[in-house]
Parts: sequence; C-alpha cells; structure tokens
Amino acid sequence: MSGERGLPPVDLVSRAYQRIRDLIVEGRLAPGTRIIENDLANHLEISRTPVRAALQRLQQEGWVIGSGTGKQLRLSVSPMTQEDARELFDIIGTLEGLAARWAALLPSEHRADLVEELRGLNRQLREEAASALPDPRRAYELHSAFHVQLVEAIHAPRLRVLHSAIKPQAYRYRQVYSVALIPATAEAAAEHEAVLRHIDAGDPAAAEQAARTNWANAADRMARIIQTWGEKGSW
Amino acid sequence: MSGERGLPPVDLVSRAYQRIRDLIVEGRLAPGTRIIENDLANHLEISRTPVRAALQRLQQEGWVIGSGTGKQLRLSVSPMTQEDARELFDIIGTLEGLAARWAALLPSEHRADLVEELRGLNRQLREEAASALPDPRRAYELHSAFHVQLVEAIHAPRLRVLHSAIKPQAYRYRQVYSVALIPATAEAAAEHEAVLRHIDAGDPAAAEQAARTNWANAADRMARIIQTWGEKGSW
DNA sequence: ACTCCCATGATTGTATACGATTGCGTATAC
DNA sequence: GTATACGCAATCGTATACAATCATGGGAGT
Repeated sequence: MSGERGLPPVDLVSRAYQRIRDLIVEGRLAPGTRIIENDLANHLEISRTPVRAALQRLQQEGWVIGSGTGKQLRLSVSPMTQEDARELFDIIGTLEGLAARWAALLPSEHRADLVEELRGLNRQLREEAASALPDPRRAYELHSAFHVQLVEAIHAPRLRVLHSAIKPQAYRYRQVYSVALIPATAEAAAEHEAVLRHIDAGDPAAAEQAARTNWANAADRMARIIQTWGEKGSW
Repeated sequence: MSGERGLPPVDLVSRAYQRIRDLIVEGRLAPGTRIIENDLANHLEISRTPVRAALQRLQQEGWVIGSGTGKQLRLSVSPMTQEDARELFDIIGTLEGLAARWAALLPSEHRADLVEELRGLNRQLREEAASALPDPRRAYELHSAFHVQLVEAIHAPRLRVLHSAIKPQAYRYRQVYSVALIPATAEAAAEHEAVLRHIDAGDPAAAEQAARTNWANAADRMARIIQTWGEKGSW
C-alpha cells in the first residue's frame, strides 16, 4: 500500500506518522487513550518535533482528536463508535464510487488492463479466504490493494490523496474484527466483481452504484459485528 | 466562515494557517510561487515552528505542493489548472451530494427548519446578485454560507471536516474569476433551490443528484471562464 | 573561451531550551 | 471530617540553535 522500503531517505516525521498510525490501527494505542508527545517521542526514540508534526497530521485525518477549547488542547486516540464507522464507510463508498465512475470512463484499452489486474487481485483474495487456514494479514493486504489500485488507476491526484487518508481508517475497524470478517470475504469479492463488470462494460453510473453498494454492505456487516469493544493495548 | 476576530486564546499555528491560506486565496502568493519558511516567518513575525506546522497542514490539504523526492523537498503554491478545477469540483459535488442525501433523511421537522434557513441565504444571494452594484465579497460570503450550512446541519463530523478542508479550494478558483462569475449567480441560486426542494420533499436520491448537478454545472461555468482567461501558474 | 571543481550561501530537518498554563495533591483552616 | 487554597509537577506552545543537504557562483586549468 504505502510501500516505503528504504529507511535512510525518509524523514522522521513520515516514519513517525506511519509508526503512530500503525500503533493505532493495531490497537496498541487503544481508542480514547490520552496522547503525550513526550512519551511517544521517547518510545520512538526521536525528539518531540517530528512527533508533533506527525500528530498534527493524524489529528487532521481524524486518527486522534483534540479536546480542550483552542488553547491548551489535549490529544487522545479517536474512539471507535458505530456511528463513526457508518459515516466513515459511507464517505469512502462515495469517494470510491466516484473513482469507479471515472474508471468506467477511461479509454477501453486502459479499462481492459485495469479490470484484468483487479480481477487477479480479487481472485487471490477469494483463494486466500477459501483456503484451509486463511491468513488475515494477507487477506487484509489483498483487499486493501484492490481498492487502492482502483483509485490509483485513474489519474486523479486529489481523490487519491483523500482516499489514502481516509480508507486506512476503515481498516482500523476492519482490523479489530478481522477474524469475524473472514467469512464475509466471499460476499465482498462478489461485490468487487460486480464493480469490475460495470467498469469493463463502460457503464459509469452502474459502476459507481456497485462500488457504493459494496461499502454500504461492508458497513452493514461491520455494524452487525460491532458488539464487544476493543481491549486496551499495552505498549 | 472564518470569523475569528482575534481573541488572544488562539495559537499561532492556526493563525498562521489562516493567514497563509488567505494569502494564497487572494493570489498574493501566486500559484507556482516557491515557499520559503523563513520568509513567511518573517512576514508573519513569528518563528519558523508554527509556520512549519501550518505549512504541513496546507500541504496535506493541497494548497501547497511539495516537489523533490522525499528528502530535501521544496514547497510551492499549487498551480491552478483546468483538470484540477474539474476534479476539485467533482469531489466537492460528490461530498455535498452525500450531505444533501443525509439532509433529506433528517426528521421532517429538522428538514423544514434547515430548508427555511437555507432559503433565506439563497434569497439574499439572489438579491445581492440582482442589485445595481453587486459586491463580490458579499456574494462570496452568502454563497459559501449556503454550502457550509448544508453540511453543518447534518451531524456528520468527518464529512464536515472534509468539506471544510476542500471547499475553500474551490473558492480559490471562484475568487480569481469572481467578477466574471457574478452573472452566473442566478443559475446557481436556481440550482440551490432545486436541492432544497428535494430535501424538503424528503427525497434523498433526488437531493443528492441535484447537489451534484449544481457542482457539475459550476465546473462547466468555471471551465468556460478559465478557457477564455487562461490558466494561472501552470508552467 | 569553455569546462570542471570546490567553496560558500541558502534552505530545510531535527533537537533542545524556555515560558506558560493546567491539573492534581497536600496541607491547613474551619 | 471536609473544603479550600497553595504549590509543584506535567505537558504543551514557541523560539532558537545546530546539522545536513543542495544550489550557485567563481576561480583555475586546459
């Protein structure tokens, strides 16, 4: 997804951003946890400056939330609620719907290549889910790759930035209930296939609708599962 | 919209963000202009630290763009191009379409209040455009308020944040060609009215479609004007 | 005269230092 | 025993100092 191999030529704030985000996604920084710049800086073995920059970005993207009126604000990890999940999934569905629409408007040659590539990913996803011992991490990677590639394929910088900022937050929810979601992979793959079919046919409206339906269903599946809360992580 | 008349309890980075953004919107920092942290800090009479934080936020929102592979990156004001305008308007239309959809799903009482409030704004907008000496600033404010209030009305924090980050960038284009756009205000107001009618009727699909159409038409109007006036800063 | 190399300046990334504000604990007074 | 006030520790915002890297220009050599 991010694919940043190569440690030296990356500035500390990007790495801090990634690492803190991972801490949150993995649940090691549990929802509601108070965030102290100093502690994070110590944990990451860097100074407060890059941590601060990373935190500001995380705050703007909604990973951490600031309380306290303006001045002396305190940061904490954004809580995970059902309403938030619903809003999140709806927004992503809308954005990806737009991506699917644009994809269906590409020249037919590009469309064919794209559909072929995504069909490959989708097939791998199906196989992984149907295997005897499904690997949640690999399923996650394949699932994520499908959606990322779809947005990546159209040349739309702003949409790409938005999507890359928001979509991982859905995977935060997905991660928590990853085991419970494995059985639903087949449905998801089928929905993916529907999107691809409409893109292949060059039908923008249908492609958009299919993508939105996919995420709406994902929201439903998630809502059904949300019952027990994530436990606190120690780190 | 901004309306932060300088109470002391506002941190420097927020103020720096606002001021730099205003510089960009007003065109005093022209598209393509190279950005030097020190110069900005001197100009704003603060240190580099808050400027840096503000710049990072501006970069993430797409106001400034960073070039240079990873390491030693240089910032410059994002250029204004026709493709960018098109993408921007489409994205905003999609987001506001979602907002309109949700608005149409509100309890009918809330809907009535909302529609009434927005009708008021729309009427003021019409009057301003129809007056003998239209004030572009006031038209801008009213127009902006309409869209902001629509999104504000539904209780959707993430959508609100997204909208507040993206929409002002459309007004950057709008600002540049503000004079040329005045005659189009009547059309815009009519389209607004269509959105309100569908929200009032509680028809989510129609409301969403109307909002998207509004922004699609806005994109067309903008494209026509850019065509004749030329793009700024893409070179 | 042209080219190449080195040095100096400019610009950014990172760390640290300092002042201010806030929340909490404790001690004292009622 | 309880409540309030005072003080200290914790944390954050801002400034400044330092290091690293890149560009640019001038001088020397061919």
